Amino acid sequence: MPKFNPVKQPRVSDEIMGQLKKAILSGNYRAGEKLPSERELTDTFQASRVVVREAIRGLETAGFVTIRQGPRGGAYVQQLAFDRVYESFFDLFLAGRMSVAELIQLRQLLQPEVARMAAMNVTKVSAKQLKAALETETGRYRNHAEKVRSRMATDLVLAQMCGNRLYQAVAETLTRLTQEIIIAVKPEKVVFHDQREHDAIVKAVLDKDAPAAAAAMSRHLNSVGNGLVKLEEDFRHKLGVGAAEG
Amino acid sequence: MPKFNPVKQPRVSDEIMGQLKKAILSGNYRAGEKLPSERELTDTFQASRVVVREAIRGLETAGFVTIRQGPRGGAYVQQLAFDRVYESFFDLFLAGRMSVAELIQLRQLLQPEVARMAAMNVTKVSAKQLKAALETETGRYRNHAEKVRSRMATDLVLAQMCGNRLYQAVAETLTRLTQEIIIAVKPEKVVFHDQREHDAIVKAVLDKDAPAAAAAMSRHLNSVGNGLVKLEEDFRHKLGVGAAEG
DNA sequence: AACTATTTGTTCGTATGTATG
DNA sequence: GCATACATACGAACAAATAGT
Repeated sequence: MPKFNPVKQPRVSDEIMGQLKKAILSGNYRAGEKLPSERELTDTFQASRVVVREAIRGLETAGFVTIRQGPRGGAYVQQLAFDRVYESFFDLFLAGRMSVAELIQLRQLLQPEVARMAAMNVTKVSAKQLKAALETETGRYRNHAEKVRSRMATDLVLAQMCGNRLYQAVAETLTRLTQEIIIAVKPEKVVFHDQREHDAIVKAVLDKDAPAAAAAMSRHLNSVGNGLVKLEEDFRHKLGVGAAEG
Repeated sequence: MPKFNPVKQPRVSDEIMGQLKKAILSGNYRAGEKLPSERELTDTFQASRVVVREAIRGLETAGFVTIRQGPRGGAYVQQLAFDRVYESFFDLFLAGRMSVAELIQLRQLLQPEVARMAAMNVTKVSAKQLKAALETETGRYRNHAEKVRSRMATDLVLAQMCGNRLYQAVAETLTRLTQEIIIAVKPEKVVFHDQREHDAIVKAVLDKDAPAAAAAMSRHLNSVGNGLVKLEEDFRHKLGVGAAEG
C-alpha cells in the first residue's frame, strides 16, 4: 500500500501563521521590515481578512512582529526576545503549577553559575555596565515597584554577561518573576536584602574571581530565600489566584 | 495635581482575554469546565463575535483552553502544561537566539542536579516508572523519530521524579528540544549514545545513591555533547532557518 | 491647523463544517 | 437520516489611529 498522509487540515489561520513564521525564520523578512498588509495577504493566501488577522496576531503574541496602526502601519518583524519565556513561566506560577520555593531552588543552582561565568567573561564594557547597575541599586526611587526593580539591576547585567544566552534567558526570567512577586505584595511586608551582599558579588566578578563570585551569590540567595517564600501567600491572596498546587 | 491614569485602552480582544484569564486563574472556571459559548460571551462583553473569538484563540495558544467543535463543543479549560515554555524556547532556537552548545551547557548544569534529586525522592511508583522507561529505550521502534524519542525516555521520567516542578519544566523542555533537533537531521548523521550510560544513571538513582546519579549523568552528557553540537548545522540547513546568531 | 490617504480595529450578516443525540 | 448547537469562515462595511501634505 502506498504511503498516504492523513488529510486532516489545520485551521486556515494556523496554516497562514506557519507560512509567515517560516518566511521570517528563513530570512525573507528581516527585523525592521514590514510584512505585507492584511489586504495584500488576503489576496496572496486567498483567505478572508479575519483569518489573516488571526495569523498575524498569533505572530504578535509569539513575539515575531509588532503591529502598528495608521499609514506606514502594519506588522513589523522584530528580534525575538525572551519575553515569551517569561510570560509562560509567569502563567504557570499564577496557575499554581510552581511555587516560590521551587523558584528559589532553581535560582540557587543557576545564579552562582551565572556569577562564575560572568567573572570569567568580564570586559571593559561589561565592567562599566555592572558598576552602573550597582550604582542604581542604592539610588533614589519614586515608588515600590521602581525600588524593587532597581535593587535587582545587577542580576540582569550578570545574566547578560555570562555569555550563554540560554542561561541568560532563564536567569532573566527567574529574576523578573521574583521582581513581580515582590512588587505585587504590600511594601511593608518586604524585607530588602543587605546591600553589602550585592557589593560582594560585584566585587568578586570585577576581580575576575570566579569561585568567590559564585560563593557570594550562593550566600546571598541563601540569606534572602526564606523571606521570599513568606511572600507567596500574600501574593496569591492579593491577585486572587488561589493557592499553589494545581 | 491629582494622579491621573493614561487612558490608552488595550484592544478589545486583549481586554476580554485578560478578564477570562483572570476568571480561570481565580478558580471561576476549573479544569474540564466549559467557558460560555462565543455567542454568550458576545452578549456579556457587548462585543462582536470576532473579537471574542480572537480572545479565546489567545487563551488557546496560551494553553489555558482547548477548543472543540460541534455540540458540546466550545472552549474547555485545561491544566496549564509546560508546552508553551517549550515552544518559546524552540522559537528562540530557530531564530538563532541560542545554539546547541549553549543548550548542552545548561543541560550539563541542570540534569546532574535533576538526577541527584530524583535519587533522593525514589518511591515504589516512580521506581517502577523509571524501570519501564529504561525498558522502552532498548525496545523496538518503527522510525527514526520514534527511536529518538524512546531512547530519551528516562530523561523525562527523571525530570518528573526530581520533585521540583520548575526543574521539571526546564529539564523537560531541554530534553524535548534536543529530541527535535536529533529527529530533524538525517538518521545516518546521528550517533546514538552508549546505552550503558543510561543504565548506570538509572541504577544509581534506584540505589538512592544521589552523588553517583549526578556523576553518571554528568559523564553521560559529556560523552554525547560534542556529537550533538555537530548536528546543529545540518539541522538549520534542513529547516532552512539560516545560521545561528540572530 | 486641517485635510487626506492608508492601514489596522471592530462590527454585522450570513453561510458552511462538524459532531452529538 | 435529521435536527441541534457549536465553531469556522467569508464579505462588506464603518471606526479609529497616524503619517504626510
